[in-house]
Amino acid sequence: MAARGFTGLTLRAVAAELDATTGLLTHYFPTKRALVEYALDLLEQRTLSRPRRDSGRGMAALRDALLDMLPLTSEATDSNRIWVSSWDAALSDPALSADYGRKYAASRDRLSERVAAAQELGELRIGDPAEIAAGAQSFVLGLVVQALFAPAAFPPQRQVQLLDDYLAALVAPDRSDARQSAQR
Amino acid sequence: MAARGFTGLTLRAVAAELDATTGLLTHYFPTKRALVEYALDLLEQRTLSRPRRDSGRGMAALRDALLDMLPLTSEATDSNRIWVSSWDAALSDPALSADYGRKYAASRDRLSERVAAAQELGELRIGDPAEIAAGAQSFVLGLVVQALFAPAAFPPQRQVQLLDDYLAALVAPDRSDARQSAQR
DNA sequence: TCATTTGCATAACAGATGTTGTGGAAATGT
DNA sequence: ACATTTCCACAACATCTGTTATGCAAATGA
Repeated sequence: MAARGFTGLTLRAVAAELDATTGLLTHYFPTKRALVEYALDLLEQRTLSRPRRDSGRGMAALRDALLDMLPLTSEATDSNRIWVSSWDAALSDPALSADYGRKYAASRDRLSERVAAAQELGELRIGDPAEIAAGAQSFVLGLVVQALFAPAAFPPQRQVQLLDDYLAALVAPDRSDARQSAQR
Repeated sequence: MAARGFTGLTLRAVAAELDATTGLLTHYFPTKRALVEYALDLLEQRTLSRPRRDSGRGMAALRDALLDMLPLTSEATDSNRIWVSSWDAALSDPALSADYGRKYAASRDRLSERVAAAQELGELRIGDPAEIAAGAQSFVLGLVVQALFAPAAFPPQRQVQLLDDYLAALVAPDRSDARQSAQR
């Protein structure tokens, strides 16, 4: 289902995948939009509740959260493909679009907490956590897109390397005593 | 046309927009895929050849190139909406997907040149230009996506601010004499 | 001027899609 | 055990999609 994109998410395809018929779907979802919304919520929830890295605190925790967004495994790649595919439908529908805005805002908020925690530990430069979180989210989001379109050019190792370079630059921006906390 | 997404790019819609009929389109394009390819090439070409910022050299030139990718104007927003919408179709089609990989690789190459130039001027930290370009492209790409879904949260001013913060961190990563060349 | 080709509107077609019944089987309650 | 409701398979539907076929008018060339 990650292969045919979001446009290929048809009632009959879903029913076939489920070994059922369209009758079942129409019985549970009044319209297709409801099914789409449910599918997206399910994807988000599943992504949120999957086994996550949680190895440390401060900068390491922030790094873990960002690593969890990258298509480093085939499952994560599939999820991200579906996610990116769904942007088409989302941009066409203002309500869905707003929903996405909220979801990404929530994600930024979660990142902000880790940013603030890293700052308190002195592992991250001072600055508005929300801004730093927005920047980090942008970086990872864009990396996801590039990795999806050119998997050969962005193998997991390079994705991690790019992220670590980004984080290293984030630690000590201007003048600093060069606290170096880049892992791997 | 930027409103209905890429899925809504139907032959009849295009024909209507063109005050013509499907006969014209089938006469010029053997199949719809050909039309899609043409549309995407046209979009890329138009994006590439539109009036661009070119105010300076070195770091300023790099910044200009990145600013040109952001949805800072309504036209740029429309272009980016179409672009992001098209990712759905592209991910479903391996040939299109590879095409996108090439286009983004070309974009990274263009960025790399500016990165190298900025490095030669001593305005940017040492490092593989290709890596720095890939990182910058990721950052901007992700920022585009976030700005499209939450225009209110990412007004042009904030986009520019985030980009400048990113570039500032890029200038002086570890130990440095803090050459500060952030504009605006 | 006439024959031939080109350019495209119009219509028809097959396939797919979301949606809406209809009917029957299973579950549920009494 | 029976009545009633829930659940869903199946089929029909109207609509929209890309594609193909037909035909006519304008352009083109001799």
